[in-house]
Amino acid sequence: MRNTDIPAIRTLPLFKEMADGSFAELVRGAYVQTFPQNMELILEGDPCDFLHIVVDGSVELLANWGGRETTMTILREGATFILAAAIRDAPNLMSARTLERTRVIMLPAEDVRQVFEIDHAFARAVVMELAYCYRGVIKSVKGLKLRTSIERLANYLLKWQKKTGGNATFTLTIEKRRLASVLGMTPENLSRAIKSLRPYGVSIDGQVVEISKPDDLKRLAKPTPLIDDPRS
Amino acid sequence: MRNTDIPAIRTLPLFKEMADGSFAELVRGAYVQTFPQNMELILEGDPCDFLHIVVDGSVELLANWGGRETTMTILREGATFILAAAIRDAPNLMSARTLERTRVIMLPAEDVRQVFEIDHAFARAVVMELAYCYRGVIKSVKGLKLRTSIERLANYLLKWQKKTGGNATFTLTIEKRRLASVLGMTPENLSRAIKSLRPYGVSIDGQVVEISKPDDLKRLAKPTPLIDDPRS
DNA sequence: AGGGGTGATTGACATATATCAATCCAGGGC
DNA sequence: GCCCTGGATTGATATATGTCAATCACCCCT
Repeated sequence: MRNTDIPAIRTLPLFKEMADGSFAELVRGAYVQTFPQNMELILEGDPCDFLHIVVDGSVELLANWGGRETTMTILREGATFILAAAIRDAPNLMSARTLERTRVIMLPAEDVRQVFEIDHAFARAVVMELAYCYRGVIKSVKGLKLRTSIERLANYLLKWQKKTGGNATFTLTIEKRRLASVLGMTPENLSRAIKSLRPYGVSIDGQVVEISKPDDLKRLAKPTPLIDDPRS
Repeated sequence: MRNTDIPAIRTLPLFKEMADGSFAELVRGAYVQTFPQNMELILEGDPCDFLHIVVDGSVELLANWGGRETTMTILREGATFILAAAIRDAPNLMSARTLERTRVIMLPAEDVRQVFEIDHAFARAVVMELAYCYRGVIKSVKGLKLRTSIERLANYLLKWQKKTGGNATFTLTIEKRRLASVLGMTPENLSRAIKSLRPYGVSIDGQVVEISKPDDLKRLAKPTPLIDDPRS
């Protein structure tokens, strides 16, 4: 493991509060690797050997069934994944694939469980992280079951606008077909959904989005922190 | 709190391994209450004051948005709920409502967080429970995004058959309209879905289900532990 | 036994979403 | 500059699912 990566992950919420000794033990067996685009990091159903952390780049979590495939979420810098499987020593429920050249830290799941036993601050952080992830998935179920695809798109745009600073114009960092999959629709339908948001002041050219009538859009989207705010 | 309830919850995975002293502290401030049918126990968006445990009966977790409502899951004896919110001291993402006369234990969330700090065995159990719940919700997202409603129904029936002992004939313990909501469809559509499973050997009369051609049904349902097995 | 109420079912229809095929468009390699 | 490729878009159509209204079946109550 390169020395330059260690301080970077030390500041992540999951590791910030833990004892130096525990952190050292955790890091001792860690791997860091830079993967090319479209690399399968994890296969659904395989046993979980490592807790993964995205240092740089982005990773898609996806699931397959009966010949179909869906994107569960997209992870960026600082995100951890496969924590629940690592803790429970259970098979992965999702596959993971790099979306671009991506740098990943891999901590042996065995070590994670070990350190979890002896370091209370780490255990506390793991609980917080898991509870956070759990609530995130609950929110996405609510979105899927309570909203139409157009409403999901509208809320996605508003959320992303807020995340990028709140300007009327901003840029998506996701391919449209992947966005469609995240939102639970086909690429064709996403195109149509985008068009149908035009009366609400939305125009999308390539990756560039402009929201000219935010109030109209919000009236349609009806965003609520209980679905759309990642924190809280 | 009645003395008879204490040993009952002591044997739950969440409390089984913790120290006697911690358990006593947790239980000291606990309430036990029996609620009538259709009682709102928790309202979505409210702050989370208690960790709840179902002692007897059943509870529906549901969510609302834009005038719509959906059942997220149904909890029975031994299940805990609102653990993530209690741990994070965050607002409830779901409402809870009794489906019948139900006995519930309520542990002040403050106490849970307190004991969590001092008792490592409890912290470990909380992590295991949270990871378990997280994986459960992931499975349900996979079902929603990858399967049609007929496939979800077919898998629900197979899962329930296994849970009740595996006989060709078994009984559902859920109203059809609620089952429809759990599966993410309307009651009308559930009726039609049931009819469309007839060629696969499914007949449902009231709450009584008979699966006469299990292999045909499985060929349609394509169950997988990565979606349909609550453990693993 | 009769009535009232609630949930289940059915049919007709509307809407949402997926599928398939064709085309468009932009970026990369040569 | 030009071809090639993959993603995006569009149109036509099929399928899945929701909505509304009517009816049915059952249970409970008296």
